[in-house]
Amino acid sequence: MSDTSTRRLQVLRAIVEDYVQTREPVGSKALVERRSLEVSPATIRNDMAQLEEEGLIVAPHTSAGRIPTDLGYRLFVDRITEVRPLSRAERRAMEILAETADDPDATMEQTVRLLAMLTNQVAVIQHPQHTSATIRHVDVVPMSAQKALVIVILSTGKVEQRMVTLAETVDEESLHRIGLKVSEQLYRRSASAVPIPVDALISAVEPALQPTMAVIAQAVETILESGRVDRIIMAGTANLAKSGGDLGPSIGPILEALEEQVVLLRLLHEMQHDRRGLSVRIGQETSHESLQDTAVVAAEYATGKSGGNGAKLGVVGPTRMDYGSTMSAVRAMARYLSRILSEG
Amino acid sequence: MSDTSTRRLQVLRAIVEDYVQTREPVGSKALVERRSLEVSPATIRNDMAQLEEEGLIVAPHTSAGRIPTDLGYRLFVDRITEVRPLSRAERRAMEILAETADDPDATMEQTVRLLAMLTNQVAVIQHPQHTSATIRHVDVVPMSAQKALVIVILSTGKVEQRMVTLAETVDEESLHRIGLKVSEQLYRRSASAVPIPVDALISAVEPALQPTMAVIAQAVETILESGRVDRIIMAGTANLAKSGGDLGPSIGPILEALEEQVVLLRLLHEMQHDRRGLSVRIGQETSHESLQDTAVVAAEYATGKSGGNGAKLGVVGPTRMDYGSTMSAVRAMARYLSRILSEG
DNA sequence: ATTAGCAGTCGAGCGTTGAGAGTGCCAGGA
DNA sequence: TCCTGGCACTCTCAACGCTCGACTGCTAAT
Repeated sequence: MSDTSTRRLQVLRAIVEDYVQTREPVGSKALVERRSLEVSPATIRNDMAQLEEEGLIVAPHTSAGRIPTDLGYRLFVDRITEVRPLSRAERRAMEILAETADDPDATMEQTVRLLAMLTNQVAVIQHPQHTSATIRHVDVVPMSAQKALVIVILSTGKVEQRMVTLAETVDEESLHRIGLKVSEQLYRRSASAVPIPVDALISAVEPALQPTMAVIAQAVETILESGRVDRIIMAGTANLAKSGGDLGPSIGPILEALEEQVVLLRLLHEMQHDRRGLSVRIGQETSHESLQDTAVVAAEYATGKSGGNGAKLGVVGPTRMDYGSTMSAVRAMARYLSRILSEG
Repeated sequence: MSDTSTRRLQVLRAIVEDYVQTREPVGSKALVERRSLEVSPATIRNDMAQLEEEGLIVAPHTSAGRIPTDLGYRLFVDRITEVRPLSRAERRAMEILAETADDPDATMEQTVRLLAMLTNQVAVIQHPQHTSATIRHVDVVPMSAQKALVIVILSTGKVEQRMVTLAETVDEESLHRIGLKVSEQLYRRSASAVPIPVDALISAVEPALQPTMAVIAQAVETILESGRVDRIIMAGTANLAKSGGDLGPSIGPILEALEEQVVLLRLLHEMQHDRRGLSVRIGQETSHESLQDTAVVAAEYATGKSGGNGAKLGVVGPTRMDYGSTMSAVRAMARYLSRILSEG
């Protein structure tokens, strides 16, 4: 019994691996040949029938081999495949990345590009939220008579900005003073501590400047608030098309869904990483129509010294992907990025 | 003679317009019916033969109608089509954009998104270079024992940052003082004025801080230098796929070329706008293999009060596109954006 | 310069056919 | 109870041949 059920798993494994490699439905005969199993095709056929009954594989049509279902891939990912170690070249690429780390934004961008290259798929990365950041400096720069730019610099190196419209013309010097006041009062305050003490800020300046200060304090709050909104950057969309008709004509909707960051953000948010630090959504598990034929592999990375607050990176590709190497690339990337960001 | 040659132009016009609309080669008979011309199909056939000889149209195969060649589109764009005025809804969308202008980066992003929506094509926009900007403020923030972040704020509201590695541990206070010194010395200096007076900066601080100042001054220079490097942001890639098999299986390479910003940047750079303020590259005119089946419509926008320095925005779509409305959308967008950016 | 008519060409669509691949099932053997 | 060999069956895919329809190009007449 254990004997026959482990063989069934092996059969599933073989089907997934062969199908991923050849993109063609795999039949019983081909299977025993390629895998040099100790049993006859007929036996495999029985196993296949069983697997099909369990919903792990299907036959596209009567006289074709079987291909894995989403459930089949799921089982494969959960219980069968091992996460492959990275190749020498892959490690090297990541080290180069670590060495050239410039500023947080550039690092993100390089990371996502590299991940796309390594996996030959679309890579995505979630911008870290401000949770663990503190406020470092606030500056106010006049842009025109009625407009000014409020700039908030966080301890993580992230810089946020926002244009405000002032009620009245204020001279540059005064704006600068306001900036200093705000800096002073908010320095080292957690960026996620909203609301900020607007009243205290207002009363810290002379009456004539108070309306202006009100506008600016409001802007700062808005900036901090918006820091909680996730954003995604993405690379390697060309790989979607290259993946060879695998996704058929559906790549349009997929691109749309990806540009619609909301969808992906929700999905990433829902994903809980398993003991391996990874999480995978396959096919319908994405619970999104246009992502039916895709799978998402994601991992969390730590965004600062204080440990992870839950920003994620990952790839999205066809369900028919090499899960082993994809998962390892994603995991390794997450680790490296964590290291880079926390080491500074 | 003028009579017959103007009719030939009308025939070309009709072919282009019909083909753009129906995506099917257009024949002589269909043409006279749809256009209710005063002549017989046979006459049209003669004209078509002539147009074909001039290389303006081709027949995909013997028993099919004609489709325009790149040359045909070119003539159409140059001499025939009129730039269509925008619809009420389109104008409205742009006004909303103007009202919600936040900071330069966000405005760019919204602009490119809107343009993609309006044209149903891939929209691209070139980040303005720093040419007309001046330096507003420089800040140095310690990140870890050996690392610090150098932040440069420009008069345009653009904020650039770069991580540097210090030779030795420097306390926060000193770094801050260095930042102030740099700010002071470079204030109002043109961002494109490189190199900066590094020596003067170094000798402006006490000897103990001079090595650190050297590193930081170097970083500032690098930042300003990199401000001359163009960057592109892009939206609506999904429209490539949606454009309906028009581009066939070539959308992979196209996406690649677009992600490879260099290609597009070179192209945009080469393009000179005509009297209408627009410039168009069609098919092989892009002189890039993978863009063979695409056309690029671009316009320059002014990036500050001081008038345009040459940043561009535009769309890329299939050669078989509605040039009239695309051109008008691009031009209108460029004007609106210029207004937004210069009004502040 | 235009037109009508005619012959010729070629692709798209469709049903047929044959080959190949793969299955399901049954009956016999360990 | 599990495995195996064999056989009949099903279904896709590619190739083929066919017709139909849509155009064109040409010529002769107006």
